[in-house]
Amino acid sequence: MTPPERPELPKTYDPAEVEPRLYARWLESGVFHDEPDPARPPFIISMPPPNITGRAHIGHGSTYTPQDVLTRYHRMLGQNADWLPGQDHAAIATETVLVREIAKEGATRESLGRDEFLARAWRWREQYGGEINESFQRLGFGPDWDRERFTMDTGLSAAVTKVFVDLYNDGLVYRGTRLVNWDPEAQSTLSDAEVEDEESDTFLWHIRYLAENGGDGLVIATTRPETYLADVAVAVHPDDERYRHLIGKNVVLPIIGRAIPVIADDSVEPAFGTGAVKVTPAHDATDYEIGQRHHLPMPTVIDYDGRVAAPIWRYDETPERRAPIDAQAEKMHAYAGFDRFEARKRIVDDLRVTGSLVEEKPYRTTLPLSSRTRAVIEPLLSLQWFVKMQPLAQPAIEAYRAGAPRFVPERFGRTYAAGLEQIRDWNISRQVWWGHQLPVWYTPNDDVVVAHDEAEAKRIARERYGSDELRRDPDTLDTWFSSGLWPFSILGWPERTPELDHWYPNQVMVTSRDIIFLWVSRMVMLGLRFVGKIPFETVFITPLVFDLHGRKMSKSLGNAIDPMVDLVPKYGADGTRFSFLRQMRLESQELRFDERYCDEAKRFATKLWNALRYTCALPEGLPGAAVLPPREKLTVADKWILTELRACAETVTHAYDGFAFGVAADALLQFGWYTFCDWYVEATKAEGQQETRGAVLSFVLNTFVRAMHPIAPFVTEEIWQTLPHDGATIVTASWPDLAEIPSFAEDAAVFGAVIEKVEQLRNARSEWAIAPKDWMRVEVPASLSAERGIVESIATLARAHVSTYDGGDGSVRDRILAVRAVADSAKLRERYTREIARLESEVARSEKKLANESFVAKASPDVVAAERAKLEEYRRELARNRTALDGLAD
RNA sequence: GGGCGGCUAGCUCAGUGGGAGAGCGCUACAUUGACACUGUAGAGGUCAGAAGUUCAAUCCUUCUGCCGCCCACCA
Repeated sequence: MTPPERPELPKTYDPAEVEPRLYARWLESGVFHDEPDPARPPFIISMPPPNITGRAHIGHGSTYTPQDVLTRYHRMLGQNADWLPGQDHAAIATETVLVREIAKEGATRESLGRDEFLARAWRWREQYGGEINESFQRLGFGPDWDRERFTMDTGLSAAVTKVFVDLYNDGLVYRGTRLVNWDPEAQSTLSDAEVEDEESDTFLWHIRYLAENGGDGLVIATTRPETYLADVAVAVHPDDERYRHLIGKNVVLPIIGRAIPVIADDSVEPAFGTGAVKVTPAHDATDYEIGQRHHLPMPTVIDYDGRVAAPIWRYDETPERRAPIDAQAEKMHAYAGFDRFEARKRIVDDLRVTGSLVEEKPYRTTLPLSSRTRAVIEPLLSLQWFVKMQPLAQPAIEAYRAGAPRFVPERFGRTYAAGLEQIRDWNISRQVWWGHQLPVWYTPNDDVVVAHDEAEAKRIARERYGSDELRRDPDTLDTWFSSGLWPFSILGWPERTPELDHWYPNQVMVTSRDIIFLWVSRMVMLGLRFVGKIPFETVFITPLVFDLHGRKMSKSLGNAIDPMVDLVPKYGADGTRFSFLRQMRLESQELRFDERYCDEAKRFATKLWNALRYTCALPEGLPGAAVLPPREKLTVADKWILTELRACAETVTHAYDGFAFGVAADALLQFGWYTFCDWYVEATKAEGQQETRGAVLSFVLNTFVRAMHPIAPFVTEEIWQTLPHDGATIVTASWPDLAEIPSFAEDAAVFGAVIEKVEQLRNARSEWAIAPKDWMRVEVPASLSAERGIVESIATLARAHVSTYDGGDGSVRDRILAVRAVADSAKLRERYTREIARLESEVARSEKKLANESFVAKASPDVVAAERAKLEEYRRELARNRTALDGLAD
């Protein structure tokens, strides 16, 4: 029979050609879109909105790929699955980049003006937002693009305003002067989470403050001598004998001569430094707390530019408390106007000259750096807007104790809970322009009006203050304020939409551990308060990506991998995705990215592609989709591969259900490459396989690529489309149904014995230096020829000429293991002798174990039974080898 | 100072209370009805160290040592 004409399939699989073509088709057919459908269980993931400051980076690979996998998997399960995409305006991050950009034209934010600057920001968003989406599409991510949102969309902005106004009316948003993190370069406050610690070499300066009454006073130790200008006290531990006599007395600041009290405070560690701490409440968090406890004045001496200034006062400081420090202002002017680090040098020099500097000890400390600009953060007192967190955190803590949300891995829940328990008020006002402007207006008398819009603000102002003359607060909100609303704002909240009804709460949130507290906890708190439910059932935490040596990837270290440049073009999106998932292990919190996995994955795709070519080129052709031959026609090899396929599908299903993506990828690779290609495909080349192999190959490949599709969407689609199939695209094909994959434990074990024997024969071939092209000779027990397909399989797989010998009884397995290679007797003698020695030692080990009374008595019965079975097997094997050895001609 | 994770072959990592595994790299051979982006075979490990629990520990417990991360007010 002439095989039907088939188009020639290319020899290698080319992701660069296939991937864009298939993605375009998916987009066109709208497979990623769904509508809320109460008839199907929802499976919803809100995509953590990427910043608009660049394209996809390595972190997106590890965090977003699992989201795509989960969504595709649940869609194939027939659920109402939707992955909701969007982007974050990333207030400070974007503004910082933008300011640098316009600086190249010699412009500044102020020279452009607010309107023009914001117009530029929107243009930036258009351009780079599009770039991110392109990267995501190249990676094969399939979110519901029709539902894309941006944190500054009209709807989302309305949600932001409503939340701010409601929280204000409930007394949870307030304005106050507090110590905040000031970034002198970005010219804005930062949240605690945007501050990073970095080790740095400096000095611990020991400075003597003389007693006011002329005594020696004491020596303080500080890393920030320049702030001594704003010292208001020296603190010592109440139990510290060295300083007890000074408590309540005054000491005098060198050079400027101002007297300040010595106070006792438990927070002072007597063993550190000199045990005496200068207290500068306006420039240090600890000092601020001491200042509050002791009701100390809080003068500021470093201004918003990071320069020393004559004292700036907290707006609410009384004139009486200002007086003693104002009197010193003139002497302080010697340092005024200098940058804080320059002022430090001058002050240390002057202290040395005047003999006040006692010691200068090299010291390693941690500097707070802005994660945006890398500038050293200046803690300073400032009038800002805050959210009172305690009342928001409490319900979240209680929910967590009741088990929601569930964290995977579980231990990250403790990180989350610990964060909630020690939560501090959240500074939400930023001095950048790009963001949601505070819905706050002030009257000429600085009365505060909070309203949804200007009209409402004016109305309130007229009612309350008799005039509607208002100026709007220029500040904007912390970017996390809007992203904290993400899972419900994108579903249309505060409107009650079908999406909100059926898709909230989401099923899973996937993110990395560095933003558990920064983002996850805020979504929970705000979701609980405004929608009444925690926004997601499960939080899956992905590992952070490091380089091969465990270092963080960074451009400055030169070890950063850009997936869009370094991976996708070389290995394809499938290879890149597969490698990320392969390296993800549930309990691991770090992923040392190893490009070798990408290479392996790419070769895997080619391997599968060639298995497809083989299948499609069978001379007898292929039957229709998913039609298996009747069971009685299946060969042992067929039954074995179907059994293995089912085990693989089962493993992969469980793995996806449990977020164990590495396990799923391992199982797919193992089955696809080794089990299927190396053994089954080879086995179909044997005599006797022709009748069933087309159907089985087609069925197995079809089922297998569906199980692999969520991980490697492109190559699986391409293979599926080439095979006989039902339906338009694998994206909406059904997940492999275990019940439809037959399993044959006994026959599969028989083929297992074939594999075992073939490996032994190949090993012998190698030892005897029989070239692979040459056929070796084996003898099989005559009775084995009656078993359909066994001898032919062995002959093909071992590449051997077969003859028979009399004898061989027992099970099929025993007879398979009794197959023997033919070689000259010296070689065989050597081989049998070695094998006998090995088996003897195994038998001895096993016998010794079973002779151990406590083992037999105490080990579980099935373990003992298994050991006995093993021993029996060894003995039979040993006997076979001895017989073979005895039978050798001398 | 607390907490967490890791330590298994040269490299990157799986894994299991009962005979140590994969990929890459290395060695040898090979162009076999798809695949050299391939196949076959091989070398390579006191499973970080010590103690304990157990009939049995690479796996469980404790301690120690490194490596990394997170949190915290040591100026």
